[in-house]
Order: sequence, then structure tokens, then C-alpha cells
Amino acid sequence: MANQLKPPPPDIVIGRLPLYLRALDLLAQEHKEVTSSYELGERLGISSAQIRKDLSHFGDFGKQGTGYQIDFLIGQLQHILKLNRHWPVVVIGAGHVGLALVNYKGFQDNGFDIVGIFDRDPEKIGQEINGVKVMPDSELVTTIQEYKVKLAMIATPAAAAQQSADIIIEAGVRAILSYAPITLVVPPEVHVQYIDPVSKLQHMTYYLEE
Amino acid sequence: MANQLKPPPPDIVIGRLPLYLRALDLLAQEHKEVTSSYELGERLGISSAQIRKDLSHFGDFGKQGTGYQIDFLIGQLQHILKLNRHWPVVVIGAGHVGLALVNYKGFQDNGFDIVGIFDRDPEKIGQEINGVKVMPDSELVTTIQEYKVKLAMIATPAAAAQQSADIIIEAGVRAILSYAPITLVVPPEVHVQYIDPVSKLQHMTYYLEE
DNA sequence: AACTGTGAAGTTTTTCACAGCC
DNA sequence: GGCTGTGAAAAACTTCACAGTT
Repeated sequence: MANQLKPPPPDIVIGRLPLYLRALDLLAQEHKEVTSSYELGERLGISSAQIRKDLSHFGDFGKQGTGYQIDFLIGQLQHILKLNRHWPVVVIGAGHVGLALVNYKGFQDNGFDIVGIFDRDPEKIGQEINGVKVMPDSELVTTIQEYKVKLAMIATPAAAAQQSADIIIEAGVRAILSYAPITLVVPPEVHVQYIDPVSKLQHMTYYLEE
Repeated sequence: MANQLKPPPPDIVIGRLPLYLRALDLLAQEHKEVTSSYELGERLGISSAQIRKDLSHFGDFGKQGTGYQIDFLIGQLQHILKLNRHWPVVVIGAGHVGLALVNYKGFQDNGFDIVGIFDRDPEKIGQEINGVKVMPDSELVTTIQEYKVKLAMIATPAAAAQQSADIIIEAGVRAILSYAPITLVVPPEVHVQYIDPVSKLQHMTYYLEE
């Protein structure tokens, strides 16, 4: 008999779930109780078929003729993405980018708790931003272990990013959001996402007329 | 006779060109003169075949047996992406995110000149960050027209983002990098890219163990 | 020997279109 | 009538593999 293991949902599908969640949160704020793949699709600029197929990887969340119960679907997506808990996060690098991250309200609002920001420059140690004290790199490993931190944001110069990544992975970090414009080399069990506004601007200049 | 129009290069390919450019810039800084699709691929975690195919949409830039002349390829990519000039950019919203953008060195280093940052809050007007004065929204349209600004970064709260987009598009902006966590509705000739660190973290928590 | 450029093959992703249910 | 879930079809994207050039 053939092996009937379902393939895991594609990563590209996982990446869209946060968008669905955002749109659903907005609908809930508008006191709507039910929505459809058509309404969601229109709000997100995505086809309704794609939304239905994406969700079908995880279960039958809708009702034919009716659509999706918004509260219920939010709960399901939060469960799938493991968002029904708080996640401690560390920020590496206390330059302009690192400080902006600590100041950004969106993390706290969505259950990502910044438990520390770290820098190798002694000048920066001790200052407090948004209730978080800048600590020396020497405390990085103990902090990660103490809070069982799995998530980190790297906001160091490019030259320091790989070294930082090596240290925090060794200490237990398993997912990195990097603002440094270099490709990090990490073991396969570690996930990395990049944010590079310059690359996104350069992508769009292609389409601009001179 | 059949119509022999080549299809335009896929958008996903355009999106990788800035990465290639970054890797090439690094190689040039290391005083290397020649590279190969294999070396580039290894540095970027991309297959060599994909790099060759991507580049082949725009011309024959390499030499068989040798590889790619780094300076030459940098020049070609800059030309393709229209980076052999400076681009004026406006920032909408002078909160933490907007201010961090004005402070970020990467834009200036890559030819993106922030010519103004705007806010509707009178309290914020007049302060100067990194040589740029915060101006009231009322000066937005005239500034865009004066500098012929085609690129904008939106760093307002979600609730204000669509309205800001409408205004700047009307004034002439054709590409928007939005930090607001909502999908903007824009006419087809306007390009939009989003940066949402929360969504990227949520994408990765899927893969973490509880 | 080393490496490009590229058709062809393979894989992934999206869209279509409709049976089935409310 | 309105909407989901889903096989099947279509489209998009990536990799293979190799002829051709230096």
C-alpha cells in the first residue's frame, strides 16, 4: 500500500497566513462576524481561489454558502502559526535600526516581547529605550538561555552579522530576522528572513521611467 | 509571420537583481575582478543555473570558460535597474519608523536621497533629523512636484496610509515602499512593496517547536 | 578545463471550474 | 443563490544537462 503521508504545506503558503490574519483582525475590529474568500481576497489583492486552497492545507474552516466565522478563523490561524503564546525576542545591535526596533509598538502588540538589546560598543551599554536596557554582548548567551529565546533580530553592520548569527544560534536561537544586507550561512534547522529596504527600492526603480 | 516580441523579464527575476548587485559590490570591495555564477550562487544560497538564466533575460554578460567581469556586470545591473542616477525620495510619517528611515545610512549610500519627511502632527514640524527638516503635510505635494519625486516610503499608522498613498500618487509618485500593515489600493501603473517585520516573525514561528 | 547560455524536463504555484452543501 | 473545498488544467518558475566558446 502506498505511503499516504500528506506533503507539508508549502512555505509560500505559510508566508501568506500572517496576511490573512491581519486582514481578519481588521474585519473583527469592524465588528464583522463572517467573511468569505472573496471579501478577503479583495482586501488583500489575492484571488479567492488561492485563499481557499491555502486554508485547505490546514483544515475545513469554512461553511458552504456562508463563508468563514472570523473569530474562529483567527483562532485557527493563531494556533497554526503558534501565536497563542508570547515569544521572547532579542535584538542584536543598538544602532539606529536596533533602537527603532525596540521602539516599534507592533512587536509588543503581537506577542513578541523584546527581552534585550545588545551591542559590543561600551559607549552604548546602559542606556534604556522603551523600558529595555542596552546590554553588552557578553550577556547575550546567558539572556538567550535564561528566557529560552528562539527568535532574534539582527541589526548590526553587515560585517558583524555572520558572527552574531553564529553566537546566537549556538546559544539556542532558531529563527532570525536580519536587517543586515548579507546572506547568512546557517544550519538547516535555523530559519532566516531578510528585510532590506534598499533592495526593495531598487526593485521598483526598474519600472520607473527616467 | 508570428509576432516575435520577447516577453518581459518576470518580476521575480527583477527582485533578485538587487541581491546580485549587493554580492558583486562585496566582491569588488575584496578587489576581485572576475566571478562566476557558481561563486555568486554559493554566496547567495541560489543555484548557479538560476543566476545564469536570470542574467540571460537582459543580455550575454559572461564569457564561457571565464565567468563575469565584476565591474562590467555591476555597471550592467545598475543600468538595468536605473541606478546610474540619484533618486529623490519622500518619507511620510515622522514617528519612530519614519525617523529611523531618515537616519538610515543605506539610502544615501545607494543613491536614494531623502528630500523630505512629512507629518500631519504640528508638534513634530520643524525638528531636524540627519539634515532633513520635518515638514507639514501641506507641503507634501509641492515638494514632490518640485523635486519630481517618483519614490515614497510610507511610515504612517495603518489608518492613515491609504489616504497618504492617494495624495502622493496624485502628486506624481509611482512607487511606494510601505511600512504600514495594510494592503494599499493603487492604480496599475503604481508599484508597491511592503515591509512588515511582524509578518516575517509570524512566518517563522510556524516552524518553531513549542 | 572551466564556464556560459539555453532548450527541454521537472517541479511548484496558481487558476479554473464545478460538485456539493447551507 | 452563495459559498466552500478540490481535482484537473494552466501557468510560472527552477533545475538539468549539454553544446559551444575561451
